Amino acid sequence: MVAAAAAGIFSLIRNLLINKVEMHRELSEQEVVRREALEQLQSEGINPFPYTWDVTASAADLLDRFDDEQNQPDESGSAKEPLKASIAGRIMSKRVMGKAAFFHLQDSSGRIQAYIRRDDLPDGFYNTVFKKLLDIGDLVGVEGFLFRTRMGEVSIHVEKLGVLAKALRPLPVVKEQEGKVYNEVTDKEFRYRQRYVDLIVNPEVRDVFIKRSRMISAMRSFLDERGYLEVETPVLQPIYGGASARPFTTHHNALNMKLFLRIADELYLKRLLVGGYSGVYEISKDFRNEGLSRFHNPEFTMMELYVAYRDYRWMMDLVEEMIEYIAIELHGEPEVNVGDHTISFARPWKRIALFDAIEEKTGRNLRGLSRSELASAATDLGIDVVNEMGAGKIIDEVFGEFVEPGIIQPTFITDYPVELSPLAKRHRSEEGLVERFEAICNGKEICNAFSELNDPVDQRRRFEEQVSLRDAGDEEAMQIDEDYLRAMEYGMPPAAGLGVGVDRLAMIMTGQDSIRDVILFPLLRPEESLATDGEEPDDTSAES
RNA sequence: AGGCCUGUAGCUCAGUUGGCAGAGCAGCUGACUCUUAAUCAGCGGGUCCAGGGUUCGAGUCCCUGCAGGCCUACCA
Repeated sequence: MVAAAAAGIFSLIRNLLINKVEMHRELSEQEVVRREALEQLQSEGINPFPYTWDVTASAADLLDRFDDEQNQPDESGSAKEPLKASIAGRIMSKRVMGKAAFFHLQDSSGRIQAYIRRDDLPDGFYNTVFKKLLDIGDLVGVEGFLFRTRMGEVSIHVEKLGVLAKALRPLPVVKEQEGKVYNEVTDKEFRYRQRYVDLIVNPEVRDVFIKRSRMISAMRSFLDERGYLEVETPVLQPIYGGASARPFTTHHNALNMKLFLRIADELYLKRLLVGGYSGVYEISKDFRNEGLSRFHNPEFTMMELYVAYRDYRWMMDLVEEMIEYIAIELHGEPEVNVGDHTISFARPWKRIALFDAIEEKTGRNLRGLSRSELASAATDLGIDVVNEMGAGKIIDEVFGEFVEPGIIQPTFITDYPVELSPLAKRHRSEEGLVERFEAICNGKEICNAFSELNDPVDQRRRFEEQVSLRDAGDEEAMQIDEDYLRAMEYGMPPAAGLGVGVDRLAMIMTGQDSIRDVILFPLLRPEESLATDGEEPDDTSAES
């Protein structure tokens, strides 16, 4: 009695709190109805938010295991040895026909239909709880046996039904018949902002992220099997480096220090080669303070790998092998359909030097040309050459304009101008170039690698060149990292390094044409209607 | 950053020359014990993104802003 009274008081307080929180926002009719249903469940003695449900099977599992012979009821209406199960999921549809009803239950594996009859359940449960108080979107648990309906759908016959979580907001109801989808939630803003709803109502979206996860697992196990060590290096860095990009800045209060969010992992990973590890990799977020597009999100996932005593030619073999392995793990074959193209990751991939690729497409051999010769060649080709562009930049422009978009099948482009690659080792036989390659696929770079520069004297010179670029106004040029140089002066082994844009690889592997469709929560501007909800209290307003 | 497009009920979308704010689904009431976009009868539901302007009258026309999408330019 005391406990019941206490519970009553608690729920009263809770309701008051709910009302207070909700005062900011006017509830829709459907939300009011659902809150009333919530209260009524409680007054029926049902906890709408219980602690557990004993799940013994998934929907897909049951559909898979169902056997007509075993489960089909005989004349008396009962099956010989019906398959029994307990499942949990979300109500996705509800069709009530008087004293019996069908509904679909969705769990992480898929959907299964449930059949429920008034007379199978305790008195009043069907009419008051199931029919009146449960809605599409609610999470419930079902215990029952499997059977096939007259219309042929394998279903679970409900013997026990439990409320697991009452949904207070109506779920968009997507319907489907013979492959045609009705009222599909397609609004991209809605889908990105409320990804949880997107994942509930668009099963193919859930599949994309499952595939992404499996892709990263495949990558990780591929690297682990070869003995490379997965490590974690700082996200907050006093000096950023390893790529050409503008960083995000932040501040550490206790040390009163400006910090940058990393734009690359490279310089820390190579310190670890100095430290004696022979192969290290990291899969992690990098942050670049630049524009958004269908290929760019400010935070994105990179995999970087460094292997001692190897060079970029060896790394090409590894990349081919790894990406082919991933494609087969995901699709059972090395072919992947992306838009109108079928891309084959089967080894070996085409390999062509950057200058040869340019010559192939433009008919011009840019090898060994001076800055001014390059500028006039590029201008001839219709490229807008400005003063700030160095020789390397001009070559990069020509490549980006005439060659890259046309490369659909995976292709290694090798041997880049030295100015573009301050961390790469000079080419062993060609002046002015470094030993670097990019793998291009579907018109976009999917990875970047080189024979790593391990000569600290040359490395300092390259950094200094970057500084003069920075002084000339290039905001993306690198800073000198003295600690990195110090590490290298202790002796860094020759090494091959690799960076893979995980999101872009995921786009190709899942056939998506926007990076936002492979990132669960892509960056968007804050929502106006939510901006004042749960905002900081007044006393912090003095902070900024 | 520039160009084009979009914003109307919980969801998907109509809305005529500027003339009472609409449909389907979802919701509510009722009927229905094998339905599946269940069906049948009835009912309710709107800050037409926001602010300004023109007009007797604006969802509609004009201006400004906000949010989003697509394309183009830079970074991966």
